[in-house]
Amino acid sequence: MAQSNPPFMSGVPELLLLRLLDRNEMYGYELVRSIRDATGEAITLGEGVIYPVLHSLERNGALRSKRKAVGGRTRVYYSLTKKGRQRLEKLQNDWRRIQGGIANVLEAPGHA
Amino acid sequence: MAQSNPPFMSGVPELLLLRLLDRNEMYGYELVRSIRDATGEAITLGEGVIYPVLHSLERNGALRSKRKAVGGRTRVYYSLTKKGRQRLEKLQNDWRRIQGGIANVLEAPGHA
DNA sequence: CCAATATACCTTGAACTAAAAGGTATAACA
DNA sequence: TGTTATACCTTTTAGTTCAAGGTATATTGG
Repeated sequence: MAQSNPPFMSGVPELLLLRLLDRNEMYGYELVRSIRDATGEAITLGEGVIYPVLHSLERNGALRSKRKAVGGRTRVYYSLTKKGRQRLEKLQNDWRRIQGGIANVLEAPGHA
Repeated sequence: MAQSNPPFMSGVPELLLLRLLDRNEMYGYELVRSIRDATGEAITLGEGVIYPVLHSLERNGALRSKRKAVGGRTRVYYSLTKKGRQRLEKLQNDWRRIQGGIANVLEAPGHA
């Protein structure tokens, strides 16, 4: 059986993506650059990460998409559903918790 | 060849462990509880994570170990070398960078 | 005008990490 | 005396990310 929990720090790509889409609807290719820029190059997620996450979030009803033709090319714009906003909130809490846990260790009063 | 960079957010187990050992020397089994406690249960790393990391850090010269017999059982205490302290500093900077990048996205001024 | 680059979508395969479980052995507790 | 806790460790499985490949249209530059 061996049912395994996800690694303790996953869900960050999903979090970033949901947070950005909550502000403005965007398409995949745009998100790749947007994440790189918004994190000051600290995090770069390739298309191989972004597209699968978008698809799985849409399947789960957290995102809705609409296609737009822009100058001959097709863009698929994504935006949050109510479920997506709930998911965002949950991931945000998860993140704060682990971020806080790590901060506890790093910022604990200096050497004995 | 396909040589691959480590995932953007790895190195956290190593960071926590180095930070704790920089304060007090400890043994593996103790570190497992210590990480769980110090992070307020936000992060629990099992022995299957801790021991391999300890061994690889020792192989790389970041940790030194000494065995102590305590009441019939043997404990292997680890402490940082100079190289370990440098490694700690690097990981701490890496972490701050990605943590900051994520904070930028999360705390960016609200909806348009 | 034609080649290279950028935009835009997507998938597959390899690499890496962490989780779960298994394995040994001693000591303490009930 | 058997179960739980301490203490070490490894192996297997699962999950995530990375790198690269694959298609197609538009734009830029030589």
